Amino acid sequence: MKKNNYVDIALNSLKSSPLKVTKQRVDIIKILFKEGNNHFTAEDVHKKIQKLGLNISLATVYNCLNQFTQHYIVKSVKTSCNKIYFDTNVTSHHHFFCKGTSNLIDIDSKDIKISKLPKIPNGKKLDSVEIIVNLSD
Amino acid sequence: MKKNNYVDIALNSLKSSPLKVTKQRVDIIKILFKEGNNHFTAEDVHKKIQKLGLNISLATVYNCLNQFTQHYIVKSVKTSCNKIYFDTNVTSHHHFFCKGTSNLIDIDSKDIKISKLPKIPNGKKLDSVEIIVNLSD
DNA sequence: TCGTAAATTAGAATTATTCTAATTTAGTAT
DNA sequence: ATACTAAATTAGAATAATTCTAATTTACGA
Repeated sequence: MKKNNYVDIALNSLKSSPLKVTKQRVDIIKILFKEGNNHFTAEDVHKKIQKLGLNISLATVYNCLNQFTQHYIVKSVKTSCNKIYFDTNVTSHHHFFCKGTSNLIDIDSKDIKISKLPKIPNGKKLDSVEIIVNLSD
Repeated sequence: MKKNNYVDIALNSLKSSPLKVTKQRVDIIKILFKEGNNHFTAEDVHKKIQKLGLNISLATVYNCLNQFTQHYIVKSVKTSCNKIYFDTNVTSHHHFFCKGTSNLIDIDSKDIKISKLPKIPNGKKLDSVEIIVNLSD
């Protein structure tokens, strides 16, 4: 039986972060990384927790996801629907967002290219570039 | 005294849309387009209304901004803060978003260029491409 | 094993936005 | 002009996503 590298890698990130390794955090990481690259809202994660019979409060789910984001274990994505999605793919990449199904899909970095970027306004620095390709059915 | 073309153009859009020309809609358009291209949250608009001593309910501000969006009088933009911004520039363009100041700035179309777009997943069609260049101080 | 800072929790609070249902109004037809 | 009707406005309640609060529990280094 092959072990799940995504889960293991994420658990190692957790261990080498300053965050404490709690039962809740380990459970949440197992849910998030079970199927490799994936996208979840906090509510999605909470529902999975309940379906598994685990008992982790929604506040903890939010706390964990926010902490994970700060420590680069996951990454957060804002879409044109008003929810935060958490992405297990922390490499630099972009997304399709299907408004009909509220579905977020990774775009492979080699499939999208920006050939010109505007110069950054004085006194500011570049934080990140996010491209969302919105789809309809 | 030169008249404000932005306001007039927007008022003409309103007149030629199926929307009724109400006092509230005219007032809101005057506020939105007063200074040409600009970005507002519903709350921003509502505060300006109150400062002018006008009396338009927040619900109406939301209703109007949503109707205006549907009829291409304004355009809505989602940022990484959880608010909808309404943009008086309805042409296709992108944005800087400064997380520190929650400030949204238009990027001139000639200053940004995507040279490669991914192919659209089967059964879906392209709705729009939104680029947000996030800035920090 | 102890001590302490960090984490968890339930539930309240907050924020942005939409909904409800009653009232008013714009603009068309008479 | 006047009346009619669908659309617009409104206050306030409702909703949805997220964060906060403050009490309790836990991880883990000393």
